[in-house]
Amino acid sequence: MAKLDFSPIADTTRRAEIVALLRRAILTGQLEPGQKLNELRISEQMRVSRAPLREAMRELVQEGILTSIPYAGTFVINVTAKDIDDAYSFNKVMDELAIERAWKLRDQRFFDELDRRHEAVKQATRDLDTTRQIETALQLHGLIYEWADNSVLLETWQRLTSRLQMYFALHQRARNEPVPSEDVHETYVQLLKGKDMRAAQRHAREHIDLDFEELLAYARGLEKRASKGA
Amino acid sequence: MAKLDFSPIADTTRRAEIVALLRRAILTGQLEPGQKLNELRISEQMRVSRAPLREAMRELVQEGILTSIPYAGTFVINVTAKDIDDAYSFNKVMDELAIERAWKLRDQRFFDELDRRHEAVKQATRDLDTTRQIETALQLHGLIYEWADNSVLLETWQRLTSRLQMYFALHQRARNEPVPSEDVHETYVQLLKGKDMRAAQRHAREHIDLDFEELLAYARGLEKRASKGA
DNA sequence: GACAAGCAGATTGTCGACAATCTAGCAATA
DNA sequence: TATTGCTAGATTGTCGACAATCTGCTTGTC
Repeated sequence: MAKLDFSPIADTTRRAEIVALLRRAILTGQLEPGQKLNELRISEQMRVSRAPLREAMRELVQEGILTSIPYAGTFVINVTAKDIDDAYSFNKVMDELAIERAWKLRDQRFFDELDRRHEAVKQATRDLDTTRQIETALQLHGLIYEWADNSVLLETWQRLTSRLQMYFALHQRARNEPVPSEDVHETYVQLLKGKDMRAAQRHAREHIDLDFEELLAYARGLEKRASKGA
Repeated sequence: MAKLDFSPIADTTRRAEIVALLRRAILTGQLEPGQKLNELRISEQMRVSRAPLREAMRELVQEGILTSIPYAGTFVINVTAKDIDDAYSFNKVMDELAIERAWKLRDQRFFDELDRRHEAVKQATRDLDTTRQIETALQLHGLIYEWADNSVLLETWQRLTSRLQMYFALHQRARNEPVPSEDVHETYVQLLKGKDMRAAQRHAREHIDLDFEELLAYARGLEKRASKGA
């Protein structure tokens, strides 16, 4: 019998599709932070009943990008400067851990996948598709987590990714200018292919810090304006 | 006006209560790993309709203690030795981070709370209430996370806690013997009150390793038996 | 005018029923 | 016998309607 691996067929519940739709809307910024999600309106737009929609919303609440107040509504989470700060300082430590764990497990498949994802980022950059650029950059970054062979670490990263993507999208939309076309990931990829683990860890930390400072400054500006307006 | 902090009143939705009930049943081992949750049967037992029950189950799926297969059912997660291993090796790193972050923020309230939670563990031990002993021990341990002033770190810990509690409960039920009455947390508490952060980190790591090895051995035994039976 | 009470509309939470899907068992066929 | 097709029962997914709750406005009272 020929050896052939079939991948599981896709979930075909409405709920799963709704989750994907809503997540995308939030992560791309179509649904803004703090915005309320009206169940009736959304269910009518999607042509589904409220039951699967509500179940989908529960999932996203647990995923950390929605928040729910009983009898008041479900809202896109608000982003504070501290949230961003917390996420990033946590991410730094996780990155070091992931690189350490993945380091010995790197193989040809790892390097191939690394190149593939790097290429995807470059393609999105050429296309000036900022949403996809953020998405692919996070996927490139996520490879070390997938290779670290620790389910909890990977799961934690995936949870965090949602929020990181949301933060970046927010930032991109705000400054509303073309993305730097230089390839900021080149060094990162090269270091992951090299022999110096410490150097890779150090670069991951510093590389992240760059965008982070910018993002944080933006969020602080937002809060300042908000408190002045209130 | 007198300064008085009111805590938010409890969620009064059926959903929230169902979540609490189900979580408790899973974490205490009343619902065993791999077991299927029949929606109709549970909803009848709880005297609620399936809608809030299903929403509650979605939350627990995202929380990581249930798993769902479309049109097949929702099941309590299966616990493999690798899952336990992953959780613990991740937890070690998180612990070091939490202690580091919380260290400078320790104050009188921290020490008081530390003693209070330590006392709760001792009380549960005296009562021979194994479930509560596990619960309080994890709460004692969680204090450093609450004090670390990082929302992502805390949230990650809380997610992990569910599974740790489940693993321990499983183990306790399996060996079915009285819990050691000696106070294994004394040194931990003393170190957290002291001046040597590195020592505290080291102890947290080693202290965890103890129970961990036992738990892991048990899980490996389970898997061996399972593969032999199949 | 300030303030409390109460009503109306909108929205969320919950329910019972129906539709879609899966599973196990049996019959039919080669 | 092994395999396929079918059917009945059970279970999950989805729907539309009703109940509970909140919010803002109006009204009445001082």
